[in-house]
Amino acid sequence: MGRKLDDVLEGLGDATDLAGLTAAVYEMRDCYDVEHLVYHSVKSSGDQWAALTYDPTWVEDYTRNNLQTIDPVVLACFNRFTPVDWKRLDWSSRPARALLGEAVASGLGNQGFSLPIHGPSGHFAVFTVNHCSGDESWARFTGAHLNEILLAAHYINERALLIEGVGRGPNPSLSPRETDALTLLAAGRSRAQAAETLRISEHTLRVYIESARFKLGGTNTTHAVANALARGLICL
Amino acid sequence: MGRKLDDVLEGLGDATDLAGLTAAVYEMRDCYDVEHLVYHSVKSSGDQWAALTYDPTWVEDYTRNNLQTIDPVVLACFNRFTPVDWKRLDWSSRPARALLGEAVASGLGNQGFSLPIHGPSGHFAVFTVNHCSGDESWARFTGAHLNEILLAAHYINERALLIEGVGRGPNPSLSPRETDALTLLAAGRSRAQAAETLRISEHTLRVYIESARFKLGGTNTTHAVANALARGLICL
DNA sequence: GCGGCTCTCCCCATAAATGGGGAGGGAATA
DNA sequence: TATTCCCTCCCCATTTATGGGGAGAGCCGC
Repeated sequence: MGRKLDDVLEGLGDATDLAGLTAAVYEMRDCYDVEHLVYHSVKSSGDQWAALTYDPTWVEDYTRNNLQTIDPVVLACFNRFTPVDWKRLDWSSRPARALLGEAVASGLGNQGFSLPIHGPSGHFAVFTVNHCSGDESWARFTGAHLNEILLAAHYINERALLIEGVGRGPNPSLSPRETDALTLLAAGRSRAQAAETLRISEHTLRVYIESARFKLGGTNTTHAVANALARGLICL
Repeated sequence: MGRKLDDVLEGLGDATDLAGLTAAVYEMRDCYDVEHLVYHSVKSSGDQWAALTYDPTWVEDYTRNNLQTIDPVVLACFNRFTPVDWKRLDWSSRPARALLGEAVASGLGNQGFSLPIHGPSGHFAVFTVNHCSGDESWARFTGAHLNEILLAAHYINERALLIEGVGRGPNPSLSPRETDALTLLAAGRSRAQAAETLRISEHTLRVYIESARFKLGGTNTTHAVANALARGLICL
């Protein structure tokens, strides 16, 4: 493993908040001598936050207009596991072109690639490397450093999850029947169907749902199922 | 990067099916000189498949009894982003102890760690390294090779997704309002409450739920919410 | 400019889920 | 042994969700 990565990871160890993470991102940018680095955590609920080296004006603009909802980079990463080269994306739509134009005007380089990062419970983030150079030297750069950057993105996300406190408190333990009930409901069965599948009366099934809902602190069945799913207590 | 990883990645390039992937896993096991390696993809439908070096009898037993639903390793990985050392898990429950006993009886080593791998659309897999050794030498091994194995897991999953074709079936795209609706329902609101929050009529909200349900192929609201959650289209 | 999609609103009737009771037997645990 | 869960069953009435219609306005891409 290269010395560069080690340096970055060392700097990362001190990061206990967004400022620390940002510092680590800046340090990493200098290590690799690229224009910009971005760790961008996107929640589907619309919230987002980032540790990055972009111009604050651009960030403010991006945030205010919720540009992540039309950003081809974010959208592509959301459906992928493998890195995305910006050049290979579809920038033909009107809002995408506008986005690109504003980005370049704000000091972004012409080259970029982004790594999708998927976490538990639907957590999603993008790690982006941006630079200004010719296609050839850019290809050389990505070829030489992709693995290190992959690892760096992993560790930065690890740190980010720690800071964000994504790891929730301890999960309540569901009884087997409760798990069965919620699993079937999550799979689309109605209460009657689920009861039939489990060969118990619908009344009994209701008791399981109720107690599971109580344990999970859900206000209704859908809430309880969503909670159980997000906590990994059941899986589809 | 070490030669070991390069060897593995080279072998991986030829893998176009499960057999090829399994061959690569065997090759990697020999490279690192450990007892067992496992790539275990747990599909959201409950189906699962794996490329591994375990005893087929044990695999058959595991599969038949759906042991992944009680396997502390799988359950822990599902909620985490960081590697999981088996020794740190809670094996106190009866089924977990039984699982562990059977596993050891089937030739698994006493040491193991597993890497969670989260992909798009709620895809989830576990990459496990298993070995039989003392705590100290095991710690040395993990310290020395964690990064390489992290990368190897990444590339194996990349290959697995390619073979499975998971990456190509993109999620149905929900409209912003549909996302809002499902998010609020997942958070426990009733339709009336959600409509009030969004400042639209409940009738309108229903239309969003309906169309989202249709896009997601859900039989009812709970199913649709569970699907959206599992695919990462919404998050709690 | 047209077609497609999104967003918004409304009607009807029926099916389903919810809330809150009670009760007995069995298994595991402390 | 006593206690604490878990599993199973049933009653009531009420609220809520569902299924299947229709309709107009606005935005965007081709």
